[in-house]
Amino acid sequence: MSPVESLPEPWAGVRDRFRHRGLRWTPQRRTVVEVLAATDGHVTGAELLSRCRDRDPQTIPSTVYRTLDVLEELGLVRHGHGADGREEFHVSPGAEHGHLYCADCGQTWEIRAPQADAIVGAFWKADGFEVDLSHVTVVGRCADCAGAAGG
Amino acid sequence: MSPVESLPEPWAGVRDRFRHRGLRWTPQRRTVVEVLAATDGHVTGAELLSRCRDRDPQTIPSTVYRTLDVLEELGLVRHGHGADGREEFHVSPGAEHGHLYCADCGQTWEIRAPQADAIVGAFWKADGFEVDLSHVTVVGRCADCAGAAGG
DNA sequence: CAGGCTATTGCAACCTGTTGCAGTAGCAAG
DNA sequence: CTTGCTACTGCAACAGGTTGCAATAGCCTG
Repeated sequence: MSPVESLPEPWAGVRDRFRHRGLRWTPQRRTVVEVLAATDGHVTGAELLSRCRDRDPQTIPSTVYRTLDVLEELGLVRHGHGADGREEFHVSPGAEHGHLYCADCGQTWEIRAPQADAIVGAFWKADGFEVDLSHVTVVGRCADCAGAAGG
Repeated sequence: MSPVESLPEPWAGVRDRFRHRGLRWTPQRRTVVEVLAATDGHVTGAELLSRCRDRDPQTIPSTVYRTLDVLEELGLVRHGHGADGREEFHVSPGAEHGHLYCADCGQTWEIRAPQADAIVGAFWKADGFEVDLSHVTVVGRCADCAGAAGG
């Protein structure tokens, strides 16, 4: 389907980036990378694991999670935590962004630039704190649910 | 040590609040409440469980977590998630607040009013979204670590 | 004080991740 | 192609939480 050589965008040269760092390119890592390349946006750890198992039923959890750690060091994915604290991975770090989660209806949205800037700016100006936006999940109640519940 | 009747501040009338709602006051719940009354600030779920076990070695995890759910419905505690996604409970909801966590040095701070307002305000104005601040943990790098690492 | 309704408990199994360790297998060098 | 270093893998056990279910026990009523 998608041989390593023809992986899209940021994934094209992964194999070599691994090797240059003294890391090894294994079938298991290839599976994880292929799954990620076929994913856009977000995935939970569990979902990712399950997709890897679709390709290779032998896939072991610890291997997947450890591979994700390595990919994060290389800057190819970033992890955050959903509203329930579960891990969530962001693919294509191009647009770093956080999430907004409605505790009532369960919908999620990406945090848009103006609000993102408000957050990052507030902490930067006041504390010199550099916010890692991709790690942020803001929980609350969306306009629709607030209206329905008669906030 | 601390008979139910003499529990401090918001805990004094818990027993009756339970009963009015058709909920039951059990020894297990009493243990959890007593532990919470002796706690200020934050606790992780695991820490809470362990303190309950100090009082009653028979304490079962699911009972503690379910009791916490009930107490949250009553507004006596609120839960959020630490930087690693683990549960964290805030006691005395008086001052609802989120947390700032430095991924480098592991320190945490409470989010202060100006930044809190910036966050809440940004989402409220733009989206009509009501942020649950107590559920927010903002991860990033504090000024000291950013300086040390040479930004 | 006894009886009955049903909210809770305790248990056991499961879910998402993490960790230590011994054996396996990439990969670079010869 | 063989060798050897050591980065990975797979496993098994653990940690923090959650869930379904049968049995227990609060609490209201008479």
